Amino acid sequence: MDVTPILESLNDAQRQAVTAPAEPTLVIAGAGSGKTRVLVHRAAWLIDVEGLSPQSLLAVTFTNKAAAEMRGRIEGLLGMPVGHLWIGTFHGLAHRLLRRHWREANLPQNFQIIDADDQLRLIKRLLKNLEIDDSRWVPREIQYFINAQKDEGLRPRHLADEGDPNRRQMIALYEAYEDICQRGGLVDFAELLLRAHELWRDNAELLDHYRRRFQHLLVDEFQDTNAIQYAWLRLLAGDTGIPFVVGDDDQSIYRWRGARVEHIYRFQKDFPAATVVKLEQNYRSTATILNAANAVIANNNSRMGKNLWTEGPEGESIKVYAAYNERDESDFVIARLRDWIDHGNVRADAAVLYRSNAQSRVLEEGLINAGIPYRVYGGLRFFERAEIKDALAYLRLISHRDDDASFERIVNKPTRGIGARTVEAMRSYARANSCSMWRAAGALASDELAGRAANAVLAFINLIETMARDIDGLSLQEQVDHVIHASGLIDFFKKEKGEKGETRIENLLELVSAARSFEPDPLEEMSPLDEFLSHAALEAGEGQAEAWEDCVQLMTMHSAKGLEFPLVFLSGMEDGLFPHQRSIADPDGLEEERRLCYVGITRAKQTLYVTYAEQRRLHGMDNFSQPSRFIAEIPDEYMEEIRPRVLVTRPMRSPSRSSGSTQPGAELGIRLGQRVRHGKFGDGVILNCEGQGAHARVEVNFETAGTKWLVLSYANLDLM
DNA sequence: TACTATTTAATTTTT
DNA sequence: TTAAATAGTA
Repeated sequence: MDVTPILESLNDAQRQAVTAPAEPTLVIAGAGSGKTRVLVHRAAWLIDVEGLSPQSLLAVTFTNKAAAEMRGRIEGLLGMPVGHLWIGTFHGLAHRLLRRHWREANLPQNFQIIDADDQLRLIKRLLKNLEIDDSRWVPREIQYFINAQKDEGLRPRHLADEGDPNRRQMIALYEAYEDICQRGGLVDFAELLLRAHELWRDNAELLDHYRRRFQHLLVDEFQDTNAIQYAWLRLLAGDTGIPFVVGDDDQSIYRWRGARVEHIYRFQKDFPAATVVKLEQNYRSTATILNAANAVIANNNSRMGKNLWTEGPEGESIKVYAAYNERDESDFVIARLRDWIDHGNVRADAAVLYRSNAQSRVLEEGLINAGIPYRVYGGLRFFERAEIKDALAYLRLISHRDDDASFERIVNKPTRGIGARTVEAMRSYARANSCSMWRAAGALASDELAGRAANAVLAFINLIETMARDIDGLSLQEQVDHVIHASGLIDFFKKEKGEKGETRIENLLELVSAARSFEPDPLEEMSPLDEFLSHAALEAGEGQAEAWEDCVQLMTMHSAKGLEFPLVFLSGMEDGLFPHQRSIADPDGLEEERRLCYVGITRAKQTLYVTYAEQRRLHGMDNFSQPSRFIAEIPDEYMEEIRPRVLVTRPMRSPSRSSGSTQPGAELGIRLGQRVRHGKFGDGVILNCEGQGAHARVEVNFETAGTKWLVLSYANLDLM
C-alpha cells in the first residue's frame, strides 16, 4: 500500500493526528493550521490504509458547505466516489435518520421541516389562539426559550417552574407549541436533533445497529457542538465507537446559540485515554499577524492554551487608523481598496469585516460612490425569500393538508376573500375540536359560515384539491411550475408594482429551475416533492450570490470564520461596538468577543488594517467612543499608526454632509482669512486648517466665542 | 383591504 | 437613522 499521497504534504503534528491509532482523538487545530485537511486525510487513511469500508465512517459538520467540501476532498484524495460514506451536518444526518425511522420516532411519514421564520409565525399564532398578550410574552423570547431547552435536550416535562410564574408560562407555551407541531407533523431544527437523540436512546436495537455500523466518528468544529449534539455523538460512540474530533477552543463564537466549548474538556473526561494533538503551525498568515492574534487571545482565562507560529516571513506591520467618524473610516478603507485594486490585485482578495451588519451601510455607500464592486455576505437566502416560501407553502399544503403553518401563510394569498374574521373562526373551530385548520375549513364551509365566506373557503379547498390532482404524476419541475401558476401567485406578484414584483417572479421561475436540477435520492421512500421540500428547509441556498464578478467582500466577523483573505480590514474597532456593549459587562461574553477578534485577525494572510472612529453615529445619535480594548492588547511592536496627512493652506473640498452621491457644486474653497458664520458661535475668521475630506478641521477665531478647532463636516459653516 | 402614520427598538446566525 | 411592526384611516 502506497501511503505517500495521504501522508506527504502533512507536517508532523498533522501526520500524528491522521495516523493516530483507533482510539478517541482530540485535535486542537488553530486557525489556518490545516484542520479540514487533517479530517479529510484521516478519512482517507482509515479507508485506504486501515482498509475500513466507507460505510463504517460517519463525518459530521455544521454547514452544508463544509460537508460538501469534505466529501469532494476525500473523493479527490481517494480517487473514487464514496457514496455510502455518511457525511453531513448534524441536522442533515438527524433528518436522514428520522425519515428512515419515522415510525419509531413517532412522526408522520411526510413530516415537514420548519425554519426559524416558520417557527416564529407558529408561536405568534399560538399566542393569538390562547389570547395571550404578545407584548408581555414576546414571541422572539418564547422562541429563544424553546430552542434553548431543546438544545439542552430538555422536554417540557423535564422542566420545573421553580415557583416562578414567568417560567411556568414559558413552559406551558413550550408544551402548547409542541402539541401544534406534533399535530401538524412539523419539526423545527432543534427538534430534528432532539428526536434523533431520543430515537436512539429509546430504541436499543436501532442504536445497536448504528453503533455497529459507525465505528469511526469524525467531527468538525467540535467547539461549536451544543448539548444535544454532544449527547447524540456520545450515545452513538458508546464504548466502542471511536470519535475523532477537531476543533479550536479559541474560535468558539456561538455560545449564544447553544454551542459549548466545554465539550472539549468534557471529551477528555468521557474518553480519558484520548490522544490530544495540537496543530499550531499556521500556513495562512504572516508572523506579525499571528503574534498579534496570540497576544490578544492570551488575555482569555478559560482556554486550553496554544500558540500559532509560522515558518513564513514576518510580514508588514498591522496598520491602525483612527478616523474622526464612520464616514472618514469608510473613506480611508475605500482609499486603501483603491490602491489595492490599482496595483493590479484582485478585488475578491480584500475583505472588510465588522461586528454588526448595520455597519455595512456606510461602507456600501462609499463603495458605490467610488464605483468599486462589492458583495455583502449574509442577508436573505434563496429559500428564505417570502415569495419562495409562499410557493413552498402551497406545495407543502398539497403534500400535507394538516400543515397549519403553511395553511395560514397562503390561505389568503393572493387575496381571495378569506379575511381575518374567517380565519379567526377557523382557528377557534380547530382549537375547539383539536383538528387542523384544513379540517376546520372544510367543516365550517359546509355549515357555519355565511354565504360569501363559505364560498371563498370552498374555492380555496377546491383550489388545493384540484392542484393536488393536477400535479399527480408530473415531474417535480412540472409540479412546481404548475403550482406557482395555478395558485395565482405569479399573477399576484405581476400586479405588484415596481421592480419588486418582477424580482419575485424571477425568483419563482428560479424555483422551477431549482426543482429541475434537484436530484432526488432513488433510495428514499419519500416522494420527490417531499424530498425537495426537506432540501429547501435544510439547505437555504446561497445568500446574495452576485454572479461571479470580482468583488470586494463585506461581512461580519462571524461570517468570516473559516475564510481567509490577503487583505483584511477590521472596522469599527471601538469599545461598545466591538466588544459589543451587551457583552462588555459579562466576563464570559467578553471572552467570546475576544475570540471573535481572534477569528477576525487570523483571517488576514498578508495585510491587516484595524480602524476605529472617534465619533460614530449610532441610532441617529453621535457618540464618542474609545478605541477597542482589543487594539491595546496587540503589542505596539506589531502595529503602526496611520495618521491623516496634514495639509495646510490648501484649497480644500468642502465635505458633503448629506449621504448619497457626491454633491455637485460642493467645491467651496476654504482659505485662511475666509470669513465664516457658525450656527452657535456666530461670525469668525479662519486662522488655520488641516486634514482632507471628511477629516478637514479648521481653526476659527470667532468674534464672541474665541478660537476653536472645528471639524468641517460637522460645523456646517456658512461662507460670508 | 390597502395605504399611511406612528411607535419601538436596535449583536452575532447555521440548520 | 432606519426598519419593521402596529394602529389608524380612506
